Amino acid sequence: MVRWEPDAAGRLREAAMALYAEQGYDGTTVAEIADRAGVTARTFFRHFADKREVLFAGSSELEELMVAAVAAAPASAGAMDAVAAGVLAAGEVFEGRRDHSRRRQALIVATPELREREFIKLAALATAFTAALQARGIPAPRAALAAELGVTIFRVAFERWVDGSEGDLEKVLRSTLAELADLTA
Amino acid sequence: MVRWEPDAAGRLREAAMALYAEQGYDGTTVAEIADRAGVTARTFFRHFADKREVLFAGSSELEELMVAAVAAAPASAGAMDAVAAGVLAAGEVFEGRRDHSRRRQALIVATPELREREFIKLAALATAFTAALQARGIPAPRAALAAELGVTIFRVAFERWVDGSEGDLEKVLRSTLAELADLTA
DNA sequence: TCCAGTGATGTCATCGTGTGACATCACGGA
DNA sequence: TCCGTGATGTCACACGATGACATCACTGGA
Repeated sequence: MVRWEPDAAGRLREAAMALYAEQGYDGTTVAEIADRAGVTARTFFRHFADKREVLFAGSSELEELMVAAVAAAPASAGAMDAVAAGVLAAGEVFEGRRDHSRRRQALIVATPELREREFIKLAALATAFTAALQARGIPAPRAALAAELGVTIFRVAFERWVDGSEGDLEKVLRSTLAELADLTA
Repeated sequence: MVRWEPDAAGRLREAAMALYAEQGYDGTTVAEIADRAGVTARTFFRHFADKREVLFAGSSELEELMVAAVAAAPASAGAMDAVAAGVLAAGEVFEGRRDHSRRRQALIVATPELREREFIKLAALATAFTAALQARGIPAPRAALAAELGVTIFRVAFERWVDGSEGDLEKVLRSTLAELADLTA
């Protein structure tokens, strides 16, 4: 007989998603999440820094993947092309995950605390993009601007994808990039 | 003899700025801020929704001013031109306030909680921009993208202005707008 | 076979944030 | 003169978050 069920973090994530959806973020206590996952509140805080973080588990992996795509862009690519490659790399990550993304995004949009956390995750992505662009020889100020633009495009496209009926995130990303070019023309 | 000194909110703002700078945000309690301002912690929360909000007092006025500038742009202006007018309107607001802005921004950058709050303020600005652009007849998706781009430009330019030695925010805003055009060319 | 070390978890105490309910009392108008 | 108003104080409390210490199945080596 095992002492503890395995994957406490996974159970906590699912319990949190379910309870936030059922009762709202504010109406849910960490103790409730922990109870449903079969652990104590203290254990919750051993797996997640705070009550918000439980919804942002995979964000660092996504960031790494997108940054790697920036680094892997052809040497001939300019700042915007490289950053576009990074953004487009997110496309396949969300392949077939639209329903889950939609549920999660509905929670985030409805909760200021969770929106704040999402913004700071995207700010971290922009910082990482900036570093990757600088490594490609792009001067710091230009790299920072291109990185921020890329993240903005990603954010807008992701929102459109979640709200719309289009199944393919990559298509939405491409059309949003095209619209950027059109807007600034 | 007056019962209370006037302008409790102002005293709380100044006390918070000073204590955050002296001891850091985390190292400062609301009770300390209230003490220095000569009130109780309960009164702090009557003036500010939470410990972060005390640093973001003027943000709604700034938003209104920028949105008004979008609305006031010439009828012939396109989406990006209108949003650029809104962004440029921030220039004179910060005229001669670079030292104060620098101190405040140093606190925000050093504190994740304060960064989160700043991001959500800028998100609110983007939402307001979107509505103002729609009122100008720009279709919703295009309006949202242009609004987000405008806020991104503002954010990057503000950061450059605060970090740099250039005294004039408007100049930095204009050059950042020009660099956007160049990047996406 | 036993035993010491490890690591995930539980328990307990405590501090800080944030809120509701109610009391206080100078001030201004009727 | 008196009453209502509004800003503040006081008190109690729930919840979030953290440090310190205890527990105990599991593992590897003697």
